[in-house]
Amino acid sequence: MHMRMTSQREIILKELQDSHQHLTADELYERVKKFMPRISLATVYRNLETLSEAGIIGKLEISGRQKRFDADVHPHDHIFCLQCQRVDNIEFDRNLVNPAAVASDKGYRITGYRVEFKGICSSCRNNQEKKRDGDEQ
Amino acid sequence: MHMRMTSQREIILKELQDSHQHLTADELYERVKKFMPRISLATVYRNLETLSEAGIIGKLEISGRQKRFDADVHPHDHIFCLQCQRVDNIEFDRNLVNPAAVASDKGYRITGYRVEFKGICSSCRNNQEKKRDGDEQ
DNA sequence: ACCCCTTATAATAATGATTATCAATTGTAA
DNA sequence: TTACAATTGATAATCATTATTATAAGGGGT
Ligand SMILES: [Mn+2]
Ligand SMILES: [Mn+2]
Ligand SMILES: [Zn+2]
Ligand SMILES: [Zn+2]
Repeated sequence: MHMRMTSQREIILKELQDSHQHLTADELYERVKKFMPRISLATVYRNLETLSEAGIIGKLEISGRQKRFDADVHPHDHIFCLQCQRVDNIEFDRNLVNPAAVASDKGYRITGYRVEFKGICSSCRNNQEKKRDGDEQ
Repeated sequence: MHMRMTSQREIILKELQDSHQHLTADELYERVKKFMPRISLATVYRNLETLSEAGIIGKLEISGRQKRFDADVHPHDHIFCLQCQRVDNIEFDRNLVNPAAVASDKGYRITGYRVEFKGICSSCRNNQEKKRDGDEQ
């Protein structure tokens, strides 16, 4: 249950927190290398796993793509852009979902759930419009 | 938009339909081999992709695990067992989620969403209980 | 039946993300 | 300071999936 806060671990955590984004392991690896040029990608993966197991960070497993990590551990949901892959938090009232109401179904004991939205982010939409305007000339 | 219904494609589709399960590509491969011993795993993957693009079957991308395929294409949600990996349909009233209500958020144009429950299925719970009873002796 | 063209197949290589291995290093506590 | 456990960096291995490619069907039109 306990865990040592190594310098690698600390920098990885701090970079994730400061980013205010949902980063992948290799994105974090690139950032952390600026401070620790000799760090290994495996160390980044290992520590992200350790941190998420300890509940210090969250691990996002979005439909068929790379894992992303989240410094914000309070229960919340996400939306991802089908075009640029970015992942953002989304305001969704989780009280609307009542696990107890579906619990009897198939005899499962439900331990959690998540709501995953997908769509096109504003910057990708802007790019599309620019492109379309250009084509019309 | 059109597509030929080859014998491989037909058997893969029929096996998925008859299974009444959410099978993975390699599970289907094992089943289809009984009828077509020379079929290639790549053919199974290729056809599942083609069929799902044509909207004839659904593709389920569950949190960080193998893709599963679904002969039932009507919009519905799923629950998976953390222990044995099985995936079942779940009764969840999708009217409770209103994409328009969260659409303004971050400027996304939302094109879809899914609700993913996780838990322990009844047979895995029974196994746990049996095991616990045994330990108490 | 034959030719042509497109699509699909089987076999296999390649890819990408993640995890495993392991010898070397570091931290901690007696 | 020694002794042990935890961690690291480097790299190999794994797993699911996709790409490649030479070969084989499918289906008109003749
Ligand atoms: Mn988040
Ligand atoms: Mn289903
Ligand atoms: Zn985007
Ligand atoms: Zn189970």
